[in-house]
Amino acid sequence: MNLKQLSHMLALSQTTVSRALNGYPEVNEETRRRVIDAAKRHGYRPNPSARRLATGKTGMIGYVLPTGAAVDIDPHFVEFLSGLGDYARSHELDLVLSPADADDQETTYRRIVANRQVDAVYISSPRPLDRRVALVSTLGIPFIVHGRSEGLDLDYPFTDIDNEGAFHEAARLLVQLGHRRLALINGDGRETFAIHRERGVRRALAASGLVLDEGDVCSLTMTEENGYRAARRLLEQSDAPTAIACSSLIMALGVVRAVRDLGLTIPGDLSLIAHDDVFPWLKPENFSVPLSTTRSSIRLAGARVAERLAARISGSEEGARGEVWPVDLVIRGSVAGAPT
Amino acid sequence: MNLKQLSHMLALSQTTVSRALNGYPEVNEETRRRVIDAAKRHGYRPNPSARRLATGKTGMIGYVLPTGAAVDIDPHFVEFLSGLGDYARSHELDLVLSPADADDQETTYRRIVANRQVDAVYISSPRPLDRRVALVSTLGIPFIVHGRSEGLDLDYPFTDIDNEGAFHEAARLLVQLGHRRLALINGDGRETFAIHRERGVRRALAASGLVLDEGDVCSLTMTEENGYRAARRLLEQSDAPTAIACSSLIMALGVVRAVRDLGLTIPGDLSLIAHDDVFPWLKPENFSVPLSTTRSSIRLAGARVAERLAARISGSEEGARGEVWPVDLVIRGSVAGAPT
DNA sequence: AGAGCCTTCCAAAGCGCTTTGGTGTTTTCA
DNA sequence: TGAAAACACCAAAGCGCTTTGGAAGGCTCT
Repeated sequence: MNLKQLSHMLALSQTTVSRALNGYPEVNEETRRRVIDAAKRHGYRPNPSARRLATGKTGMIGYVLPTGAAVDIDPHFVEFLSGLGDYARSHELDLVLSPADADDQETTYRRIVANRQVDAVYISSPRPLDRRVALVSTLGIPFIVHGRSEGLDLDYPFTDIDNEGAFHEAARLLVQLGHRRLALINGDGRETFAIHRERGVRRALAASGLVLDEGDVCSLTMTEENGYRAARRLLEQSDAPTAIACSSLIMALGVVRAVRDLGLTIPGDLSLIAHDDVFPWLKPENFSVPLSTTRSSIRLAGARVAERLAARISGSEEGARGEVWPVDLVIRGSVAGAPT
Repeated sequence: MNLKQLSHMLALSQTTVSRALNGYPEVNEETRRRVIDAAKRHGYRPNPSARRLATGKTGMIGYVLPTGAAVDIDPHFVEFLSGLGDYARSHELDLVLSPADADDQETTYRRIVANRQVDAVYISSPRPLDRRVALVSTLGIPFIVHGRSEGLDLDYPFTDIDNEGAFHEAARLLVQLGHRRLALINGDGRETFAIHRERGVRRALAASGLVLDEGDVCSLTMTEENGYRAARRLLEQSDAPTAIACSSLIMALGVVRAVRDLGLTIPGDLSLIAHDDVFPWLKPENFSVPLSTTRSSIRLAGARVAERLAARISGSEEGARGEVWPVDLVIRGSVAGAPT
């Protein structure tokens, strides 16, 4: 059932039917009702390929997915996706993932906008001076950055959490508890979120005249194994840190294992706070010693990003407004006063 | 730069240019070269929207993503996606995720095929008598099932691993080691993979005249917490099982925690084997007691599914061939003879 | 009553590609 | 040497929608 058939059936022109369906004003309300009714009865759905050829609108949002044998998509993505999908569903949007060589995403971005494959894109895991942000910005497609870049001389719309604030709070708490030597087990140091977290810790220490030793910050991809290795290295020092801030629950698993392997205890020998993106399958309160966390649902962020993308597509949002969400500090059993 | 301009520039008809570019035979090789060369020089890329309106081909593969506030996309998905994306990238395919109400995926399937939004789809986490398989089959779009359904009276193409064989082997080993009472901490019991695994365990036990007690199999979504709860329930019995087969590493984390909480040890009091889908961020050899596993890379499965989808789109594969991959049993420290 | 203005509809021209159904020229082969 | 076959190309018709540029009819207003 296409427009031609439907309009013939109604003894109306395609123009009128199209307009009636798309809510244009120049059509009698009575007629519109007839049309809408008939469309529904016959299950008419405009062919998206045709519509998109005519309008350029696709009803899809895009994401360039870095791939490669050596590239691991991290599990956060799936939670983000849950939120995004949730919103997208209720607004009839689809999401297209365009796999790209991790080292050459630019080609793919150019392709998807040149080809008008999507109405908007989002960018995740941004880094300082991220070229994707500048690129997408000049390409002129609506976009939202999940996270923030830095050092760019253009404004852009983003949704981020207050990573610096979160880790500042966490570190400040640890300092208040008497810890003098902290360590940070961070995510990939090239990404902005990691930089912000480190900055937060440093600022909190500085406020008490302390510093974060260069050797006490580890920037690694977030795997259990990396958490373990980092923690072992830190804790085997003669003058080991008494508290660790950790960028993910997965790494925290490794930290806990290292602590145990070394015959130490949490929080007796080590206080631990980790960032929790809120996974349904791994919860901080279920660690053998319940884990204190800085918590922010990455799923909600996904939904928010979708919402903003939809708004930008429809034109109801524009400009470069960035939003920064506060992060909750949740205290559980894994922190205590510094050992004496 | 569109076809019209390009052909005008070359003083050829659109027909000829289009054919030259698409490799049709009825064009002089000399001319073809000229055309291809000019196209490259001017960066001509056929507009996909137009092409797809004309041909119906989209260059995209589809996946209906179940969503909803109560629905968690599981982390396996992201690994599968890595493999799929990897293959898709090298073949210029994009992936479109169509979010759907988890309880009504049918509407979405119908939509994406009626709208010709994708050239093929894949189905994951199938259940016995899975309606999606029958639906997609009658809708007549190329598809591959990742996993298997059961009880359907139609044949369909799938790629699955030998879940039954894997758990049969695992259980057989445990029995050989003298364990008489096994338990199974399984995934969602409505999914075929879980059924197959249970079947594998039962078969191994039966071979030695043993049975898997109804109370000793837990079918739950794969979270750390569920692993913990199940293990506690099992191990707190007076006549507790001495070995557990577990459907995922994530659940195994919970099992290990429960064992520790109860003051037991692995493998002294309990032997444990889990299934490992091969996550980069959580490895069985890094468990405090290295975990024996049945191993099969879900990432490779993703690549394989993409490959088969591409083959079906191009017509080089047809029919209902199902393939079942063998699973490796990897022995590590978490198994030992039954306690006496 | 006639000019002017809404209201409501339509025919036709795109959007940019593929494909059908040719045509004119050249080659092949009895 | 003439007919058939092969070659190389083209004009135009879709694909199914949106949108432009009217046009017919009914109203208002002087």
